Amino acid sequence: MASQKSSASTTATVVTRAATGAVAPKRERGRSRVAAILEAGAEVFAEKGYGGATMTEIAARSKTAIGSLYRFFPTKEALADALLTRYGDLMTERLAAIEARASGLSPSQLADVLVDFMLDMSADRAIALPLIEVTQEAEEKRAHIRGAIRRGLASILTVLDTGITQAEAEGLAVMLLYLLKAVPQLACNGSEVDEPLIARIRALVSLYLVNELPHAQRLANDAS
Amino acid sequence: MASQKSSASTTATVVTRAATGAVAPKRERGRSRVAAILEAGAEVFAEKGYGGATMTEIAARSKTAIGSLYRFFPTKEALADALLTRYGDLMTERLAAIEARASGLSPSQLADVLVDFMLDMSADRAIALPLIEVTQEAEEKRAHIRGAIRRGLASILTVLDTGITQAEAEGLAVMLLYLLKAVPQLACNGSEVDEPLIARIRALVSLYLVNELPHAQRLANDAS
Amino acid sequence: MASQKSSASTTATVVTRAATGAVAPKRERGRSRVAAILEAGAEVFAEKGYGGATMTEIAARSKTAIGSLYRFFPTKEALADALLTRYGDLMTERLAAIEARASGLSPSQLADVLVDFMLDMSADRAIALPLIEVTQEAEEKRAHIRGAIRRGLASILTVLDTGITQAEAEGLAVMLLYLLKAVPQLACNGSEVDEPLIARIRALVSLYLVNELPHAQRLANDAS
Amino acid sequence: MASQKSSASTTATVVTRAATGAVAPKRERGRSRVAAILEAGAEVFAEKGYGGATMTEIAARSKTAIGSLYRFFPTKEALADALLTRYGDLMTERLAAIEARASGLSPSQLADVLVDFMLDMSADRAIALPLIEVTQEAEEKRAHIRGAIRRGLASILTVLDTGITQAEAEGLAVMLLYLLKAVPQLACNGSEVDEPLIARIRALVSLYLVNELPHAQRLANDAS
DNA sequence: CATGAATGAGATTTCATTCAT
DNA sequence: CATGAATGAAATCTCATTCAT
Repeated sequence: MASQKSSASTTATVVTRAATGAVAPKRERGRSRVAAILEAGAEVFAEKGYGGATMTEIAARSKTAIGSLYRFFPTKEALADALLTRYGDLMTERLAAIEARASGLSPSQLADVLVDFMLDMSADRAIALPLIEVTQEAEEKRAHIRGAIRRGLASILTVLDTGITQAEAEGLAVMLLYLLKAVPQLACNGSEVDEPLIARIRALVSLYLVNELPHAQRLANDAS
Repeated sequence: MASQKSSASTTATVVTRAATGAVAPKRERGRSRVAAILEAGAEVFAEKGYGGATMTEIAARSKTAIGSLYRFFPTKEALADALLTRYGDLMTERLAAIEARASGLSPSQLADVLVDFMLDMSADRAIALPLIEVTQEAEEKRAHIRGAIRRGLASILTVLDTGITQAEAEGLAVMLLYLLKAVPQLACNGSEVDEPLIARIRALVSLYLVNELPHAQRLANDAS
Repeated sequence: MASQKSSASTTATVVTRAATGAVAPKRERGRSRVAAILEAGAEVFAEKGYGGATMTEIAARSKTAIGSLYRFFPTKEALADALLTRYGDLMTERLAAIEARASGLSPSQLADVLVDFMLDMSADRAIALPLIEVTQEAEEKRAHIRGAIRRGLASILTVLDTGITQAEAEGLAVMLLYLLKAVPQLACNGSEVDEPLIARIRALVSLYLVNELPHAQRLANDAS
Repeated sequence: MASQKSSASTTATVVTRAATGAVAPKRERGRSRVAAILEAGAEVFAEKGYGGATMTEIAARSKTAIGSLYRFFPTKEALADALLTRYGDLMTERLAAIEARASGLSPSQLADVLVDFMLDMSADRAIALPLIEVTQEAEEKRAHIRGAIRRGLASILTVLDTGITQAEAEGLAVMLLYLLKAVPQLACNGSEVDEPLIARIRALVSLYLVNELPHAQRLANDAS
């Protein structure tokens, strides 16, 4: 049923299952199958929450036999975990990319970059995951991911040459992260992006950065 | 998680309280029973999400017999709905109260008032509810509540005499509401309040209001 | 469905569920329901073994809804465990009864009593249980039950006034127990008892006791 | 534990080896593969019972791909059946060997020989198999094997020149077989042999034979 | 009316068996 | 032929809801 052989799944490679108990597919087909499952899982979890999501629906939506689903993810929790991990990896990776080209940016330029980054991520449906209620162990993983993202954001702030210390940067990052979360939550009502709202968020993020970063005023002027 | 053995019970006819299906208890005992159920329901929904919560646990946590629980809330959805309604009512009511004494406040004073208000509300655990996944109909109710709150916030902004129009105020309110939501989410890690973080949020809300409200600068000076 | 209210279940009272996780039924109906489940469980486990038995079949055979079955025995293992416990209790109890009236018996009379006792027990279908493969924990419980039965048998041997020590008696009991197990296994092919075979077993048990018990010869003569 | 997706495969046609369905491997590699599977099968069936054993585990334990396992034994039942057959063949064969050199033995010598024989067999783990629950058809095969063994034992008893008839011998054999079964069951707690217990069994078997065989006393004296 | 045992639809999970590679 | 991924029927188990007591 359905070929979907090659294609897809550039990101699926990153997924660390390891200790999760999930199985690594050997053949090409398996890899795209896993990608489809993760995709469907993200969707269903996002729509129904962890408790409301059913493995049956995820299987159906990814056109996977229930048995195959369980071959790759031996537990509902394992699937949620994999999704969480994938989300964390994705975020970390992209934040690192941003950091690499952040050095010359003005605060408001950075604000734009970050908001765009979140818009990108919200295309990835996995973003809904952070909302999911789960087991003890998953909560720890989520805390870990949040920490990683916060550190990533903080690193970006320090390379901006605003004289900010790592500690201060991490303090800022908490709020900044929260502001950025607004992007997928507020912007994506239904399917289309609410441009005016996005503009507002850009302004707010920019305002926040300019206001909180030492030397930011100067930098802002330089950049203009 | 699913509907079982539904067959439009004969008792459901007795049901009142809007279209919710929740029964209004006449005796004192009944009222406190309902309060306990709502309390427990808020807790459990917050902890486990809608799908993960079980009527049995809610009954146990509120020391109510499962049969009695179903007397007051003939459906899990009815209970969630009642909780949502209560939350909406509470918010509207308190926002009205704030509006009543808002006229003379400076933007930063208003920021403080609003943040305090959210801290108050987060004591009410029902706040977690807005996050939960539910049926179509519940989504509409949630949208409705969000709208009401937004309008309430907007009203407060207009009485501030900053020359802002209702339409502009509603635009601001969207972001403002989002910022305020940070309070329960970020402030209440575990049981104690993270004061420095609260201070940060106060500053940000204040910054946002001062920056976005016309004449705000002047007002801010006046108030100082 | 089906009344089976009072009646039955004189033995069901003995069943210790406690740590098992099984629930104690409060009403009369529940008690007979539990008895029916244990009955069916013993049958099905005996026929198909632990792995081959299905909760669904046990539910069907005891005319219990699957949900009710799981209310009383939250796990297949819990049911097996309860059955095992019941079996152990029954054996211990009856062995104690035999011990109480054993003092004056000759070895061959004792042999008859013990064989009759096993014939009685084999009416109870639970006897098949000792054959069941199960989890680690269940193996321990089985060892424990075996030990209790062995000690019970040993006690009976010591009250016979044959000058045997407790230690020697326990040694004998191992073989004796094994010999007695032959009764349900060999005697009950299908539904009717194979009398000649029973006679053989009686003879063998008697032979064994007379031969192994010191002073037995004298006692045997006395009794004749 | 149940039959799934059965549909009289086309490959099943190739099957030979009695009605079992097991395929006779032609190459050397195939033969050792089959041996490994039988070995693993005996182990797993013994540990978990028929219902609890999984083809996957048997495959893993014999380091065989699941597909290959199914090439040799097209059904779980076929594997159990083959194991049963092997066990029957082994027993019959060895009993015949014992019969060949039994003619001059005294009853107690025979007892020793038989107990040693069972100790040997218990090294073969397949002995656990007779205990397992299976299909109707397998039960018949088991009855058949039991019969063969009983007749084998009876034959041995008749060559002993004790004047016993074949009919009487078969009667004795039932109990004798049962006594002998004690050897693997009681002797092999864990991995080491419980010597004192073995001695007890030897004594009991000897006692039984001496007592039941006509002329046995004389023979016993002759042999001493 | 309160209670909690009973119910069964449906969710999660397992495993014998098949078949593309 | 060997391999192991894929399949789905059936098993275990959960929980919203009902209803006898």
